[in-house]
Amino acid sequence: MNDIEYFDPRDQFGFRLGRLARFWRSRLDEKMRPHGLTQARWVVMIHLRRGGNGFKQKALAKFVGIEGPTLVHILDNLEKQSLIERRQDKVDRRGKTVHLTDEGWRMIEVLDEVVAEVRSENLAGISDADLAHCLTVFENIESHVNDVPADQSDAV
Amino acid sequence: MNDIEYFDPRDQFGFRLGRLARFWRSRLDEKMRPHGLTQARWVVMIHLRRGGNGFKQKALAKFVGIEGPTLVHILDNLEKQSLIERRQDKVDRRGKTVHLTDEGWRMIEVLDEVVAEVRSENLAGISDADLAHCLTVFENIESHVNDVPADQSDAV
DNA sequence: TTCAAATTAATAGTATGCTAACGATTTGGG
DNA sequence: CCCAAATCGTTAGCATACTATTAATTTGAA
Repeated sequence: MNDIEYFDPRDQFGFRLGRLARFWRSRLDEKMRPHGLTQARWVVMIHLRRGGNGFKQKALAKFVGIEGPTLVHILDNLEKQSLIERRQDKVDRRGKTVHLTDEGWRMIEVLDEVVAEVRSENLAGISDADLAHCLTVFENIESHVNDVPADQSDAV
Repeated sequence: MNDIEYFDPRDQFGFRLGRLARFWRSRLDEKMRPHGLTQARWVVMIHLRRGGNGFKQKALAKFVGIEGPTLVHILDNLEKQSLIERRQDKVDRRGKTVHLTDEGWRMIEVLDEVVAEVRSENLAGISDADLAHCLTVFENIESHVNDVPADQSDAV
């Protein structure tokens, strides 16, 4: 009566996916709060580290998988915290490049430990094979989501 | 260079989970927009149907897996759309019970088709076994997330 | 019985995500 | 060269999610 686990997995997948994503985020936010960061800001910083400093904003947004205006807001906050800085692109004055500050680098090192801890807690007892299997399913679904014919969908 | 799929599945899981949840939601919202609904509102209506009309708000929030204030806002909007109504609980005047209107019932029937279509598109080519496997992993993770000792986590 | 504590829904404030629309700049066709 | 079109970052406005707080009501203990 208080759950819906008697049903077809196809009926449940979307709901469960969203709920787990919220739980995951809230666990990370909770652990990062003492350090003054949130999941979304940390994810942007991680991608900056991975992809190298000096991304143009648009390229960074694509790399992270969010839209431009969402990134703008996150960068505003990270810049207020002096963790990143925006610089005018010398070649194209429309563009700006994004760089981690020294303080940003230090913050990432601190948060690496927090993130590892959260991961090991959340994923305790779950095998690499199980996770890899999930990731494969995720990839397959995303490929459908992206390959949609886009226009014919409204016809129904 | 433009992706992070060379890494340990444990490192990627949270990021991929969140990204897929966003994609899933945006696909549903896109298909529901012509009907004037969104994923979050539809999820609340579905739970109302499943659990029976007349939920108290607090119980409904728990059933859906969201917090009270989040539900308040969603119900405000659904009520504006005349899809649900709030009634004073006769026994406990602090509480209100939530009910689908006739229009709400009709909307659910229409959206059942939309949802089935989105599911079949997103999950095309993915077996029940794969999905069930994912749901089992999700459950295991959620149980960790919920079983956390709560206080000792701040000590690190 | 009466008043403090608990409970319910709502409100305030913040964060994250989106689309649409805008100003500044660059690019390219005539 | 010049002006229309594209591109880049930003702003505005919405939806969804959270925590903390508040107002109204109920409950329970002295």
